[in-house]
Amino acid sequence: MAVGRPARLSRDSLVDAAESIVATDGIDALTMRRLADELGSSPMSLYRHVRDKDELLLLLIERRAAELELPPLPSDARERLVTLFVLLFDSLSRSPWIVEVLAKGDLVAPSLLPVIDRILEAFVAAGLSGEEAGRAYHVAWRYTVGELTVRHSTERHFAQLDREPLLVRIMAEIDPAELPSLADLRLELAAGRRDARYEDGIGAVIDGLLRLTCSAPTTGGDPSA
Amino acid sequence: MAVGRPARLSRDSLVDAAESIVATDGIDALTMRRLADELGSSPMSLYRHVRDKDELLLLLIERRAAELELPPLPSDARERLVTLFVLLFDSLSRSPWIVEVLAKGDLVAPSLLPVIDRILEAFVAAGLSGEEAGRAYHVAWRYTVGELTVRHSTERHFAQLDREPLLVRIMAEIDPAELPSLADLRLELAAGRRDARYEDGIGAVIDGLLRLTCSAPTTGGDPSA
DNA sequence: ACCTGAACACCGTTCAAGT
DNA sequence: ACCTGAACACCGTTCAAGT
Repeated sequence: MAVGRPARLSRDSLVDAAESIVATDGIDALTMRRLADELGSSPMSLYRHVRDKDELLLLLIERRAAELELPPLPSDARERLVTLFVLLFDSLSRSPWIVEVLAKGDLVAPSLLPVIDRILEAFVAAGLSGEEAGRAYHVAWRYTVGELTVRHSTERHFAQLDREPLLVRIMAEIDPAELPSLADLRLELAAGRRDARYEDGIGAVIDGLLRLTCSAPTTGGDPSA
Repeated sequence: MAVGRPARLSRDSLVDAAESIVATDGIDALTMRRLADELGSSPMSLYRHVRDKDELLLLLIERRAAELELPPLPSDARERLVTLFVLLFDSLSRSPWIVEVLAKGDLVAPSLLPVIDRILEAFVAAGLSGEEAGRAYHVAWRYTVGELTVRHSTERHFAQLDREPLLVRIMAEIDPAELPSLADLRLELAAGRRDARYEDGIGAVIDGLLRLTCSAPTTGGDPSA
């Protein structure tokens, strides 16, 4: 195999190898050097096929997104929205390192565009205008990113067992007599309770976004607001 | 000044220096070596006062949070919630690197707890139970984190002028005839339109979260859902 | 064309040694 | 006690050179 010519590198083989490294040892283990080792070549060969490490990560995200399959969708617009966002959320939370890449400044996999289109369609079907649908998508997507970020970060935090538990330190500094009724809640919040379901959250968010098409909220609505 | 004893280091002086580095040259410029230089000492002196670089970042966040001042709050619960979240959002978006730290796994500044308490109070005042208030806070906070993450990342993306604009490449791969009615919207989405106001988004989210206390949404409500 | 070895300019952190 | 120089074990990336 490692003879003269045939052991070629290619964009695809890079991504293949990168994917298996990430699957085995996590995103932190994915370095250009390690990738080159895995492919039996030298770090710089990689730069022939990929401009950057960032481009490699992007390709990795793109492949993950391409695997995403649309299930049969419910006919009710609200349910369709929930289904689509849960799909997105589940797919992304299976590889939480994506959040870090997102936060570092790269975004959008082209393969996600079909899903986004279905979401926009559903918002329109629920009675929003095109522009409103765009804004609504923005809000719901950003909520989703937030969920991914926070869940990932609490996971990381608790995974670092060697480090003195920060949250305990924080809570020790607080006077519990201060606002006693909320003390338990605060603890739960700080502990980042994992049992709150994304599906419920996105449901509430979507309801809020569709509010324009239904009766006024508690506060009594000035429709010009 | 740099004589025998008096040029002491302290936790506070580290954070002072770190803060000014971040203010001048951004978070990427904050390295232990640079910080030591700025303080006229060597990198390892720092480890006497700080366990980690992570701990330093945490201290930095904590200081930022401590600067946050509560303005007079509106009496209406919904408006109070909007005000509080906008306060949080504004304060955090002034130092967007915090998002990266958040995404990397550290979270929660103790100084934010008073604000969180006011938010929980307001949710309760709007008619939610304690547990519901906790869940509602979660959702609204995660939406906020998502907004910060996405805004920060599009900013970074557009700041990298040297790199071939990724979004243009992506859009070139798409057949615009495919779903022509949505083409413009998609472009806007990909460009990460900045003009959508956080205040409107959080308003919609809060409305959705308070929905339980008002009339049923469009879909016609099975209250068991 | 495609690949490489050696090197550059960095990181955070540890260790043994200085005063 | 407090600080330090030199070193360790890494990074991503560039350059000039090999075939």
